[in-house]
Amino acid sequence: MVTEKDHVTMRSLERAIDILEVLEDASMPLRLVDIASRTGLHNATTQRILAVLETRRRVERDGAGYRAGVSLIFGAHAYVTTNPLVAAARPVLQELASRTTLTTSLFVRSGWHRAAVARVHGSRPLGYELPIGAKLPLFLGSGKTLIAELSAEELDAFLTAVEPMINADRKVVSSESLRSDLAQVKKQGFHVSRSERQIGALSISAPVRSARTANIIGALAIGAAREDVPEHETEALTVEVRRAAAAIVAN
Amino acid sequence: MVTEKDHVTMRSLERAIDILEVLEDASMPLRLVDIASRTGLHNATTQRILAVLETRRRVERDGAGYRAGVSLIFGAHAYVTTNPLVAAARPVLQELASRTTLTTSLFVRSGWHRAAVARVHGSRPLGYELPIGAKLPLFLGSGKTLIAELSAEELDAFLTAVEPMINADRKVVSSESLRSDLAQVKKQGFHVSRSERQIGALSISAPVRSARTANIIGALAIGAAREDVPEHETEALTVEVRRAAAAIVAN
DNA sequence: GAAAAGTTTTCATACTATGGTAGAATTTAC
DNA sequence: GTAAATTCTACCATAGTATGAAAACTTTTC
Repeated sequence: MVTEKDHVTMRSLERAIDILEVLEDASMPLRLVDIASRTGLHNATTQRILAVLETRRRVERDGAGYRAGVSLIFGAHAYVTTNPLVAAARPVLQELASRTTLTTSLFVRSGWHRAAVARVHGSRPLGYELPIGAKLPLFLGSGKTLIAELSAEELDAFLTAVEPMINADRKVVSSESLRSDLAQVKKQGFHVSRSERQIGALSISAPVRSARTANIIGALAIGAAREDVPEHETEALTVEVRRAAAAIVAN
Repeated sequence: MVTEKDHVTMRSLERAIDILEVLEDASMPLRLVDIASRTGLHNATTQRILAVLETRRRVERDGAGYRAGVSLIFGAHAYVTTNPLVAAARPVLQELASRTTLTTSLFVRSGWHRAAVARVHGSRPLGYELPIGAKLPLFLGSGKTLIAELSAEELDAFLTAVEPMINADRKVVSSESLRSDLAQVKKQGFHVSRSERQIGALSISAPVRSARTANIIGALAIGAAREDVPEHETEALTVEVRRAAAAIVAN
């Protein structure tokens, strides 16, 4: 008999996490009813869960609605201080930043998104802001490095989950062009992005691999304003980035 | 029968939060049994909750045990980008940092702890690191500014909850000396800390008040190495900090 | 290689989360 | 100003989920 492979489940907890994710994706306060409709939960249920989260400071509220709460900040700190990959990457980011004078970042995948989890600023300041923890797409820039070696099934799942894919120019990225970009990243072992996620920005990234499994577990990237990096320098930078990424050893 | 005044409660969710808090306080991976004993939960229960949290990436694990997971980073980002106090403080931190050349921070209380939630680096680099999101005590440095106006009951609750209070010298802070410090902060409207939490560090902080309730909702602080700030300059800096703190208007 | 320590699975049961409903409270409309 | 929406909170019987004891299984220790 084919029993559905059922992973462990706990409805109330999963629902609470659904609510937190909605709040984490919101850029402004949300009303109870909005949260309820976005999560598909009953109002009463949503309100009860929010009440608990509020007493625990995982959410805050005022007249305008509910927001992410202070105590969430402790979790992020714990992550960056205890994660072995981040620890292994830190000195490498540091060295790469001083060798290139550019800003270096470590990106990690989380579900169908990614975030910068560590960063060292170079002496040449970046024009734009890209804070640690911002939820970024996998189909642009360094994101492609993170999904370059997904299995065919995983990639299909990704493509159906995230459509439409929009870039900095507000143009749609076709799955064909993404697939070919990914193939190239896989073949070359790096990715150069120009104005993909941010107009005027250049980034060069290379995969960080697990020492045990050799799977891609992160992406090391340098970021710069396009005008700061003349075309003929990118190749040398690519070499540096690849070498640095390979120097990071973690599981 | 005396029914406890019961605010809304959800056992499974509260337990999950308990587990997360244990992981957030840990500086190294924790085994299942450790988490179970620290939370007082049954092994099976702990494992089931952790399994759910793991599939949602709120925790990670490897052979060494469980740690905070990547997705926690999104929550912190959401907090700092949506919180009105942080938004209101940001330009003030910026200005104060450039006027004083020192590093400025906004601290917020969470339960019986506090954290820096925003920071602007001054041109004079600090010797030590104090990252955003680190869980810090309320009884040292700028923490005192945050609890200067607690009610007598609240302060008693705090004192019984956090003992013993240890400073950077590994000496115990008596509740008497804390009480007198708090009274002084309340009277003067600022606090000057020397080598309290960090040996060799100086910090000056002033309360940020709610525009509606006038309650203390944050502490604005400047931080420096003690040798960088001659004694006779502290008074002028104190004026600057107080003025800046008063300029932040939020609820 | 045996024992200990740690982790996962199973399962019957108790008790908790659930979602109607109704009533407050707040906001909006007029 | 009052009425009408809209949003939020409280209540409660019931379904169904979370629970923890025990046992199976895995990994580490000695």
